Amino acid sequence: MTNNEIEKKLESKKVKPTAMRTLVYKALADSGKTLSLADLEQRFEKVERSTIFRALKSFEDNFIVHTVNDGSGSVKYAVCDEDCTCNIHDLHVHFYCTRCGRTRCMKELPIPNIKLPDGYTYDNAQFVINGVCPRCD
Amino acid sequence: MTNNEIEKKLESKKVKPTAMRTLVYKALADSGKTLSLADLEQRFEKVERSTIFRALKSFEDNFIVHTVNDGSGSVKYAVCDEDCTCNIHDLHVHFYCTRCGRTRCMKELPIPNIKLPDGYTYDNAQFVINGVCPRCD
DNA sequence: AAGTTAGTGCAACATTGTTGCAAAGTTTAA
DNA sequence: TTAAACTTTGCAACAATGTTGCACTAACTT
Repeated sequence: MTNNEIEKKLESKKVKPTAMRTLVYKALADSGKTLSLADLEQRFEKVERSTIFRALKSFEDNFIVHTVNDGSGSVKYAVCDEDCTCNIHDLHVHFYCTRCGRTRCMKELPIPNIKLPDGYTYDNAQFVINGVCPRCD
Repeated sequence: MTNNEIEKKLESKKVKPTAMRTLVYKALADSGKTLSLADLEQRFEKVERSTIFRALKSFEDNFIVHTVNDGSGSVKYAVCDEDCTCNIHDLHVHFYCTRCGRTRCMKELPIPNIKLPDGYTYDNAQFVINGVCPRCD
């Protein structure tokens, strides 16, 4: 993804595309994976944790990335699809490989619809499947 | 739940029922909720965090309690059902109330079956729904 | 009763996520 | 074009969480 495309993307979501933000987004998008804050820190040794953290937060707040809580102890981030609004219908299953620790967006597997008992509202969900990925098997 | 019942329960799962473990189990069972390590610490001000932690770990390893990763930042624990072996078929949805921070086991809602792409194995899963509970609505 | 094993408390620690503040950079508007 | 206003970044610090090593104590074994 070119810097230009990234800048447009960020602008379209009302996030000012600063140099740092563009770099962080690029790293995440190019990785094609979910990355934790620590993962990203390693890719930019010179950049402050808090800067990356705040970039990710602004992305998250503006539906540019979504987070996954895979139980590994650190939150992971992944770029959203083009038209994602991070609402229930855009959510997909994530797969956490207990062997390599990698977490993958299963975009082809939407989170199934659940009928909650009366009185509960449904805003959001996380569905993480643990197992072993083809790579590790 | 009486101490006697708890001791039997723990023994049946091959965990020696020490005084501390019995207390921790009782607190968790009696609460009828999911509790974090910090929650339990508060209930036993005199007891070491690590002791409670290790009690919970031994419970978890022996399928006496299960953990929930509700995204709140701390893992929560809940007692398993009588016959639970914590395998896929015993898993249920958890509900995290974004208002009060409480997490509830929805035992009546089993985790739906998902057909993963070839090459992936399915050991375990976490399905947490975020919303507002009747109490907070 | 002595020896072995298991459990507990204490202290310390790494990691994660987060914030306040000041410096640097960017935008606005005179 | 320069000053003022605002935003972003880096630094430092911090709390919370989860976790471990070690020594002491309790419990079990023979």
